[in-house]
Amino acid sequence: MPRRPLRPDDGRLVRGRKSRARIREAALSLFRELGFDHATLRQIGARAGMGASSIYRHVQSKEELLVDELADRQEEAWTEFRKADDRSRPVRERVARFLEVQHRLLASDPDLTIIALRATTRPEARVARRTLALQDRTIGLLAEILVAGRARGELPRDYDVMAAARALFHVTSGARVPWANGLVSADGCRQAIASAVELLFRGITPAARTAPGAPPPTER
Amino acid sequence: MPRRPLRPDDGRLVRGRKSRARIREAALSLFRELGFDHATLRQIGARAGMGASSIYRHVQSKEELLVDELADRQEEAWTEFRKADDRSRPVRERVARFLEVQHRLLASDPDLTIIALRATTRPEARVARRTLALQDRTIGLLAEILVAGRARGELPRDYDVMAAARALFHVTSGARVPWANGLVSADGCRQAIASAVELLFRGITPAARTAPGAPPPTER
DNA sequence: GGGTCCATGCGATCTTGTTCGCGTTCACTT
DNA sequence: AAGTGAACGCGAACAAGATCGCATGGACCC
Repeated sequence: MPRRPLRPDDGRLVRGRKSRARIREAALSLFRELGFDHATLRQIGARAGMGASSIYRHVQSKEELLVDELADRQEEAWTEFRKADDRSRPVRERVARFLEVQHRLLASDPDLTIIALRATTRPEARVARRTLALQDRTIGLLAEILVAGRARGELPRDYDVMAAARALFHVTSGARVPWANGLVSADGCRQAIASAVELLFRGITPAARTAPGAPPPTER
Repeated sequence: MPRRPLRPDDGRLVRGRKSRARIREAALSLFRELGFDHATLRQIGARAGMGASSIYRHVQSKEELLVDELADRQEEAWTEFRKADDRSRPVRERVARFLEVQHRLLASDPDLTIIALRATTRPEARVARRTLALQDRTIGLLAEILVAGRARGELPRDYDVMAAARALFHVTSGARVPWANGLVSADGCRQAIASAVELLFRGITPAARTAPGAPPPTER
């Protein structure tokens, strides 16, 4: 496992780094070819030129192989977002772009959604905390965007920004689950996300309202 | 596996039903004592008075044991809700009560949240579809409540009720995950749910608005 | 009463993620 | 040059969920 090195990084660690790279390459290619669940550690080990058990010198579990990759791709996606982000645009637009980037990333492979979800299902494993931290990070970025909007008065002063960010996150990832299970098309998934965000923003952006003036509550 | 019986239910099936009951009892007690992941099928089999492999005559996977239980308890919870439900009350109140019942059910055991989540992580297994169907059912009930409110004008005519129901569902279950992982207290979880619903309703109920009049967008 | 069918149960076995103990390598120390 | 110790790799072994082929028994049919 990649624990903090006990000694400074002298030349002895380069071998390990190369192995890690090979393992990762092997794992990702096999995941792509067979899917996460059908790729076995013995196959990965073989392709990486080592035994299956040796993989555990570098990784704590099979799931971590994919979660590590996800974390990296998240980072890339975020810098991609930041590069094209214009902080002077309205919140709604910025959030939409953020979620777009996020969705492109996750839509590239159902296994990413599946395994990220499954990882949060192992309370005793490190990978669960890692994955939840990753989610928190995403939520944090969303909250940042919302805070900027609130500062400019696009959102009410008393808005619970964290709750809103969490809602955006959970609603969008929730919509991806049926897709990852092959129950709805990629397009259906996209639409579900869009209408969910639209709905959330009706609450988040007060201006967009068309209040019907609350007619009398006549039952039936 | 409990597939549709090929022949009418004559006396030959009684034995099987009793076994199923014993298995279930054994499984649930062991889950409670050791937690889902630490209870082994061999233990369950032993307590139910049979070998581990025989369990598979009645159930398709270990996870299904708990998901079956969850489905049943859902049913109970819903009838409990309906009993005390007053359809003339405002949407918000009804939804709050529904979610309260739902939360009481799931808060009784972290494993319910954990396994329900994990089950949606096996696209090829029946248990995934079962669990997603269960979620859809929950969402459907929420939508029903919202539709009633919309009919009375509490919600805008053009509201996407399904999106709102989905949002409520995902936001509340999403909030339970960190709790099930032991990262936040039961109270923290409850609060997160409360503020998420509050936030959603700010969008769902137009009346509750306090529009700040959109000041000019001055950057920085 | 013999024959048939099928749900049930069993034990062996498989699969696969993971653990364990041992041996090797190699930069560093003295 | 000898010694040290952490990182690395290996093959055997383990754990536990799941599969398989075979046996049984009892309800039904003739």
